[in-house]
Amino acid sequence: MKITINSVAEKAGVSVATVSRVLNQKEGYSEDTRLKVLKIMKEMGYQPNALAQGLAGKRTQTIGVLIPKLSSMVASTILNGLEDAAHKKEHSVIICNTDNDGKRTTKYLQVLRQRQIEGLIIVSQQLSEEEVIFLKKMKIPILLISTANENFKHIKVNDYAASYDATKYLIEKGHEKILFLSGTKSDPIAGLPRVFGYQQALKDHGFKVKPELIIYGDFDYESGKVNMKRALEKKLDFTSVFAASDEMAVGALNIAYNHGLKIPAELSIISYDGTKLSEMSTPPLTVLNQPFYKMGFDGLNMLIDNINGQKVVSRDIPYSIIERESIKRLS
Amino acid sequence: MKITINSVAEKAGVSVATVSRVLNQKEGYSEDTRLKVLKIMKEMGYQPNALAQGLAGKRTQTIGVLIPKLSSMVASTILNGLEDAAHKKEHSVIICNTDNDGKRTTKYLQVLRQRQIEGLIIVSQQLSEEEVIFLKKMKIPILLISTANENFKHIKVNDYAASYDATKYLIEKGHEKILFLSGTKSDPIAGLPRVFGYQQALKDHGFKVKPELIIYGDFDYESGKVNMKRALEKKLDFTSVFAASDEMAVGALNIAYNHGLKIPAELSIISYDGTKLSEMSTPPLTVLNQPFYKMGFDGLNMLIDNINGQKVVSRDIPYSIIERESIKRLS
DNA sequence: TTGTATGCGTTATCAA
DNA sequence: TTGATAACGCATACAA
Repeated sequence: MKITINSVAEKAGVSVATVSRVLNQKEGYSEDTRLKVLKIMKEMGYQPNALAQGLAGKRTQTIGVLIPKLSSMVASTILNGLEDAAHKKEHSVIICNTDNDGKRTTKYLQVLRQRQIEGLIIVSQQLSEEEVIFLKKMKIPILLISTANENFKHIKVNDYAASYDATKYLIEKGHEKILFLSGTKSDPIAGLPRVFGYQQALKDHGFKVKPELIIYGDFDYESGKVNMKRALEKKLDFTSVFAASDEMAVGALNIAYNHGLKIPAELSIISYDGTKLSEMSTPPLTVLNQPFYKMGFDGLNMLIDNINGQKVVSRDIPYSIIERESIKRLS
Repeated sequence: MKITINSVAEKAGVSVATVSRVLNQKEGYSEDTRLKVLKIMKEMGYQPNALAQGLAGKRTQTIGVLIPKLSSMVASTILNGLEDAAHKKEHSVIICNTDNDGKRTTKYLQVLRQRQIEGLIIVSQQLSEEEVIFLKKMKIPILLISTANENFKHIKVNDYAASYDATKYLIEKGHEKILFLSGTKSDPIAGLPRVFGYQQALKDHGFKVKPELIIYGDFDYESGKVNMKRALEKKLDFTSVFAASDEMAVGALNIAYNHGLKIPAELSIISYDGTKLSEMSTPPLTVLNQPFYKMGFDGLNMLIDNINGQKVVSRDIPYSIIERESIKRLS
């Protein structure tokens, strides 16, 4: 026997309307009936059916999250913030690991639509033309985290500025020969801007940008290793490396170590991201820290504000440099 | 104007029943009407309302996932497998980060119940008495991943056996003085069994278990550092360390490095978990690998089988030792 | 092969 | 302060 609002009403000797009222704390009943209904609800262990509530016009309090590469520290930290915020706001989160696959993304978008999500969060993923069109047609609030698109609002760090400052930090430590282990060259959000920031900082301090010191990878550990190895084999001239992700930094570290290079004595490294990985590295990495948890947390709150009719604006969230032990000051 | 099964039916000049039939690929319509309805649905961009479908008796295809500490490599890898499997089976996943908090867990359980989930997966979390009672009352299939409880089925590796084999591996490499960096002592699932496995392997090979070589931590990086440091300061006598988690292993590695110990030349390390962290370490860690992704993937499939009426049995999933570069054979 | 009508559990409107 | 009752969008048993 299912226990519904009907059975509660019956047992309490009132109408379903009344039960619904006390359930939703609307007005229109005496203290007496309130207590009575509440008591019966508790006795019977009543739980409202969210599907029915949603159908009947109540908010579904569901938000969808599109995320490529679920199993990375960056993604899971953002997700953590996202989920914490959602929980505090009494919302549920349906996660969708798109795997950076267009087909899969499309499929998910449909599913989420069917499930009547009230808002959508897209994490670190670039949007194609068709996706943008589809998203717009969904007519629900959308917020991007750690990525950007002219059609939607976002929360992210300013990659260009962050990269500029990381480079500047290195320069102020006396480094001018900086090997830049870049991420994906074709990535207009997390790829190129970091390269530009690096280049501009060099120029602004009167140093020449040497193209051979910029090597493109894909943000992953392996590419950090491969490119570091290449740089070493080519005997490129550099005293420090700036890696565009923690994973790449750790990969570079591994190669450097195997070449007998002491960090930071013989080579300095600054990383970009600030996941737990950069802390757990040996030595711990000085890093341009992105507040991933906060991005997730704040991002979800921005989305909910938007759902509630408030206007939200794109936000560049502050980054910071966390000084650890991978950089040596050159005199 | 909302686009529902009604508007589709109207535009197609058929009844909602017919539309519903072709939508669900039941029988009872001519090829002609099928094509016509399908065409209209496409034209209008119709998407069925999952809430209504669920209310009307159809499966909700929703499964809940309880997980403590969302932002760890272990959790996110399991989640990844979970999500991939769910997607293939056309199910959606609602994730709940319990933070190992009883109150929060209870709250989530209620929410999930209200959302009419068809099944529940609990990852790496111990269950209290009350939780077990509540869970049983939910009367839905439940599956535990990487944890266990007599009341429910699970999928996990056999911690005792795995730890035994990892220790044995070390012994076969000539190590008998093995420092065991344990996880939480009070953890009956992932804590103690690993200690027992370690002890038994030693005994079975004719070596004495030295209590001072077992130090309890909490699986985290910091505890790996702290306990390794303690062991070194006490000048305990050991040629290798067996850490009960990747994070602890990496923490120990950090301390060892700072003490000038070469790995594996002067000290061997074997880790337990096999997350990406163990690969990215310098040197890469030989590790007792748990197939987290597969646990998630297979676990979700087991749950769905169970939902579909099949009986499932608890499963000990095979582990393996991945040999990398952190162990030196003692002659 | 197709349509009508009822129910799913809840909210909301309108009376009483 | 309450209670009928009509939606909500869909599936389905029953008719036709």
